[in-house]
Amino acid sequence: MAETVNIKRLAQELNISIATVSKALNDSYEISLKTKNRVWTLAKELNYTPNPAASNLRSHKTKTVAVVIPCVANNFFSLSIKGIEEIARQYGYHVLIYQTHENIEAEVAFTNSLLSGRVDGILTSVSSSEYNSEYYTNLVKKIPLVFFDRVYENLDAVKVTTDDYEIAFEATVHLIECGCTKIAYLYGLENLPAGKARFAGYADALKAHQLEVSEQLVVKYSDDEETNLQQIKTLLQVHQPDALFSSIEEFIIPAYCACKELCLQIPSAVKILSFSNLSTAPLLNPSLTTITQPAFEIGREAAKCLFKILHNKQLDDEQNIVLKSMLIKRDSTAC
Amino acid sequence: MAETVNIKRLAQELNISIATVSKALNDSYEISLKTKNRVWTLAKELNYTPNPAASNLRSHKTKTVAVVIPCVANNFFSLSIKGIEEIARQYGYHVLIYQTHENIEAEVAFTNSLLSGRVDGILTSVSSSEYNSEYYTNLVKKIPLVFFDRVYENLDAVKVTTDDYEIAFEATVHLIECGCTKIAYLYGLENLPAGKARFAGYADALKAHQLEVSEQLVVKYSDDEETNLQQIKTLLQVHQPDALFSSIEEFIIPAYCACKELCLQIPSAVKILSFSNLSTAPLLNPSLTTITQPAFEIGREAAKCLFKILHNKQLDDEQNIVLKSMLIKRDSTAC
DNA sequence: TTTAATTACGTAAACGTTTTCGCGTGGCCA
DNA sequence: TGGCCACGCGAAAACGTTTACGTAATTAAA
Repeated sequence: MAETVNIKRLAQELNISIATVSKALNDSYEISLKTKNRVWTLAKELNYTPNPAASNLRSHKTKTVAVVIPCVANNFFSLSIKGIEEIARQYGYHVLIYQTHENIEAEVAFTNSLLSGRVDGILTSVSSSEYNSEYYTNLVKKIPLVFFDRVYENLDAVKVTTDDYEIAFEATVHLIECGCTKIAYLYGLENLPAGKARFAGYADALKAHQLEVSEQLVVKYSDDEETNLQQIKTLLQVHQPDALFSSIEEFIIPAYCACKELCLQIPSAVKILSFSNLSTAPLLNPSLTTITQPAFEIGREAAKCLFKILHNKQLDDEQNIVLKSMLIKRDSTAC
Repeated sequence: MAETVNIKRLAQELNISIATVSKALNDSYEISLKTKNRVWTLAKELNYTPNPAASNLRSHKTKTVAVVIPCVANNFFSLSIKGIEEIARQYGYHVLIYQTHENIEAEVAFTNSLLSGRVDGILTSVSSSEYNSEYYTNLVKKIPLVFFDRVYENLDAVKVTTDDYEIAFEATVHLIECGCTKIAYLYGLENLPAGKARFAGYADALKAHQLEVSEQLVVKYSDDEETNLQQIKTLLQVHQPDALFSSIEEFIIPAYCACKELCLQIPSAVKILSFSNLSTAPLLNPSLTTITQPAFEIGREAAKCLFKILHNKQLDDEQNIVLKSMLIKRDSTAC
């Protein structure tokens, strides 16, 4: 029991070669069923587990994928990881996690460190701080990579996204139909296609209803919580919008706080609507109308794509998978 | 550039042995500074990155730790992971994630699969479904392991926990001081020390104030959301408690929903208080009084302990680190 | 001057697999 | 009987490191 149990040991006990043992363990056609069974039973008996390092070294496969995301402590990403992990488990893969904290240098450093054969593939949702297209153009040539939600476009890589433009359009129309005519926009992810699409959906919906799109009604996201709160308060005081359309979850708390501090009733004085995966949206005061992305499914789909690539399976006709978000109407936008 | 760049290649280009290159890269005292510099500059120039599999195989170190937890899509755990990842990054370690979904078989399967040298150590918060002490008694002999929050006791392993008993006691006293005399308990983690300590704190606080501890005022957690909701509704209807003390975050939504459906005003008819790491607790309707665990710090501390062990540093006098939770009083327990 | 110690580097084995190639056996068909 | 093929297995190299040990040259000690 104290002896380390490896292939050599199994071979000795069974009086066969280590090559045969290895092939038997991998269920090779070269080995007779009889021998396989002998190997399998002894392996189970001795509680043999293959040494992953040796296996990786020789076969250049790690059965491991990396997930590179801004932060795990975010409802969307933690749900995505849950989905990824579930699929990875089915395929027998291991999952490494790397948080960039929206820092592009960290992002590049991590992904570079993964290129030395530590993982077979990468799932990533990129940092919003910068749009470093050249880097990823080169990266996708070196390692299988799937983008989810926060993607780079025009690259030779699979992307899993949501219908940001359409759902933002739909949500804006919802606000307009509730009588809003001066809808402010809380702008996040402005460097990324997702952020741009959301804003475009908002802007186009306004235009389609003969409403003006004004720079003055836009607040851009800052890393600093206090700044966001102050900006929203200023917006509410100076321009008196009748609705806040928040493109990211991080604006919810400052938006609610701002209204509270300015004694603005939601939804009578100002309506609020936000992209969000908060499970407590129905319990907020008042309950929050959300655009909820299928975060769990996004993770699952992205992982499935990656494993298809890793197993050289033909990907479906196109490289983009677009999932549908849901507009869930609640009290914060009640008419 | 197409050539794979490994130690052999560096050695050839510099006309020195691969042993020297390896030692230089590892900053060995055996190598002169002059040679080291030659190696380092060429390594940078050729963008050399060591092959982790080969390194692991030979040195039996992986620079990788595993985190085994019930689920990442939970505020407490995602914050813990954030803390773990931050420390791991500082030490240059990689982080593998495994979700057990409260399934003890998955938990055992995962940890067993980690024993073949895939990781140098494990950080875990165990499943609540069962208390499998024998398994962990053996496990801690085989691999460095640190428990956090959900721990096994009386084992030769480091534990990072919070002051569950004391804070539950304090919270219960808070409810009593608000005039509550019939405080119901929503019981989670009942198989684990944390769950038992929380309940004990609640029960002892009641006794200390000459209040009765009644089985009838206790609802135990079920996997099924609907069941929890129904149980709480029944509890409210039949026994009419004047407060709900929830020992886990998962009870919050059903508790609020139950009160809403039964038209019971919070906090006038019934007060609610819960263990929780929800960032939106202040925005709930009404805002929720919480016992908030320092999840991020727990992750950091647990990781620090593990790395101390891995580097054979002396651990501080004792094996248990106990961090303080915070009782944050809000409207749901307003007097 | 001799001897021991130190410095700087090289040789080669080892880590535990996977995989290519080759070999012997037996069966089949002509 | 001879030739061919399929089958089942083994020998050995390879993956890219780390490391115990050896060695030559230089330095310090006696």
